[in-house]
Amino acid sequence: MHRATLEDVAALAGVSIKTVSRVVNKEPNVSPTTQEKVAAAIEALNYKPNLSARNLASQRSHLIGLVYDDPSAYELPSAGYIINMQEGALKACKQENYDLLIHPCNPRDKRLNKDLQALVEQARPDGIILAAPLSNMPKVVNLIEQTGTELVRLSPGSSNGGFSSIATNDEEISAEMTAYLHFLGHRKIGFITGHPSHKAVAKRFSGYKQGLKNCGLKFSEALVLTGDNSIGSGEICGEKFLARNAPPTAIFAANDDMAVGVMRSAEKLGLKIPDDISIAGFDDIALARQVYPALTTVSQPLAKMTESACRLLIQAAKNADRSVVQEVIPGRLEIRETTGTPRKDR
Amino acid sequence: MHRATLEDVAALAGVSIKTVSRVVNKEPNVSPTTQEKVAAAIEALNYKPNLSARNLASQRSHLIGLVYDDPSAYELPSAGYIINMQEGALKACKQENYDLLIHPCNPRDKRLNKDLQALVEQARPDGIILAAPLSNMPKVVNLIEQTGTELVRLSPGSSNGGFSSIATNDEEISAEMTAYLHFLGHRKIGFITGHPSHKAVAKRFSGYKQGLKNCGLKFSEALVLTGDNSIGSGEICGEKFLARNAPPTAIFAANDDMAVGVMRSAEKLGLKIPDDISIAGFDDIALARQVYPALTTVSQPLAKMTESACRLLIQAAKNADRSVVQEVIPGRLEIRETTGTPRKDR
DNA sequence: CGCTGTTATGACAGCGTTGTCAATCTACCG
DNA sequence: CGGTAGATTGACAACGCTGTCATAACAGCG
Repeated sequence: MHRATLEDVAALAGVSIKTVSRVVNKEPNVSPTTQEKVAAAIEALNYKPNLSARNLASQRSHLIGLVYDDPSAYELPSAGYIINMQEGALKACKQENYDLLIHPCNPRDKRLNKDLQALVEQARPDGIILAAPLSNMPKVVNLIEQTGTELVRLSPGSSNGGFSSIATNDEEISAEMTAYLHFLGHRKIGFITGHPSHKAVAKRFSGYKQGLKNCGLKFSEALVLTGDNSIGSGEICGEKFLARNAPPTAIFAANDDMAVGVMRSAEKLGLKIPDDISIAGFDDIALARQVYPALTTVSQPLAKMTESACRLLIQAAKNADRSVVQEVIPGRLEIRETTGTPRKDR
Repeated sequence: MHRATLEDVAALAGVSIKTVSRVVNKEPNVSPTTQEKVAAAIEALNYKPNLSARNLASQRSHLIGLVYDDPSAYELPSAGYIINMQEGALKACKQENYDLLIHPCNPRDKRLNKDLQALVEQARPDGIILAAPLSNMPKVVNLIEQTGTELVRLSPGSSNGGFSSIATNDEEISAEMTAYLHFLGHRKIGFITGHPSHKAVAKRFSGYKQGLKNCGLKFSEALVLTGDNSIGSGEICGEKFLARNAPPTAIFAANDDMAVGVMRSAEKLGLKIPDDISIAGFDDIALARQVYPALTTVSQPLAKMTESACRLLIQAAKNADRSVVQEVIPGRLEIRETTGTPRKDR
């Protein structure tokens, strides 16, 4: 099955291949008459440009690399995260006629360098989206920087000057969640912070403190426990909180997994959620909707973030403009069933 | 930053570009001496072949398309599924120096045709892996067939002659799960079958029946309920089963979501799992490990399946041999915490 | 030593685009 | 009406690789 080429189209339309190329690429300075002729020929032959040829000639790959922490290297991947990121990137790519290369990688593996180099030097994407927590690892960022590949970091903990980045308002939205719990009537709101390597967690913690302040509640170390982002650690912290004489009436965990852990500890103790204890998480992973009752949480606009990142990279590739952009896309409170008014008697 | 080309390497090694090309592609008939010289030059210049050029010249794209049902189009995506499939495909691609194009698509969308055509005609992957349930939709299969693109179907319900396919032994393994429940002491084993469009579900059901037979138990319609693959439907079926005077002591659901639904219904009734009721699922989605207690289920070797599919396609692209292969990769029983010996008094 | 068959190497023409630059055409100005 | 800027078009050389075919080198054999 022969595929039409520029030449075929040109012959049919009675113009040169360059003119067809102009029409295909929407370049200016083609007379309307010619445009129509060419468009008709393209339609008639069902012409589709050959990407390899285009890439070769234009010195661009029309590829965007999405690099993230390899879920299979972990015990319990947050697959939903990745799917969301892919979704946004795919959307942008599709619109811009780019293709997406997904590249899970394991930062704990010694071959990380080789692995990333293979991506950059073999596939040669026009740009790379680096997801957290990789986006906060200098060795990874530097590696890519050295290759000269365009880069956008996703939710970086610190805004390293040199690169564009897209982040969520972890801090503000955490303050909002805290305020919401206060609004429901809670006055004793516990917080479970997470693994220190996860920069976003620190922001959420500080948002919690800010939120307390805004509501006129005073912060107390006694209401803070530290987990390691896992369900198990959430369960342990939950047990500690709930075993107290006067436990908090609401617990805000820095991520959903830990919040789910708290739910388990509450279930074990026979407590009713949200009547006996309100629980909130952060991330809105798929599990948050799957547990019963459904978890109140903060949804990160991951898809929008990657979509935006993708567009940035594609624009940069097109215009060769290397402007650095810092974008913040706000999260949203997902009020579900694990939060409610506290019991009067508590 | 200039990138070394075949010409640079050839000049340094003192040979022709064709010889370098031979070394790079491991073609035969290059003297060991030359090979060494060339290898050294490649190393020295850090030469990496330009894929676009290679693809253009060789008329192959070195791309494999992984086509699956778009999770974001659903209410509740099984993200873990997709990640697993991607994992296997990526592994094979990486080894063979191919790249993977992921392509979620929505079969309920009218633009499906255009969408798939765009994939095939624009990106022109050398092969396509079609996941279930898309792999069972004639309109999708035919569409791809017409384009002449190599195709492997994943877990197809029926083995449509024309294409290679990779499947799991749904039937045998379901019989095994049934036998396991029998082995634990259960004599009254309920089954929840699912949405009829999901071909695999039918196989699991027939495996259940076969399993009963093998154990010398007789099949009874009264022990079968029909859900629609969702958690909610599992919950309803669970309630129906458990409200009976003499409920089954074990319930085997045709997928994990429904099994989780059963767990919820049991929790609502205050039943203890697995002491009061044993529950088993099928699929081993991430949720199966996240619920409490962890769900006994069947794990499908999805990653292995896509990996195998990928290799098949790449081999086909290399050798241009269009042999049709039907491969079965067995699933595995994942015995976890929701199954146990039934209470004596039941 | 000449002949043959095999192995090793290279010259060169594509592959289907894009980019550059020159050529042509058109409109409009003085 | 010549001249000029701008719009429109095309010829042609890349881009970096693979495939084909010719050629060179070399061994084995009668």
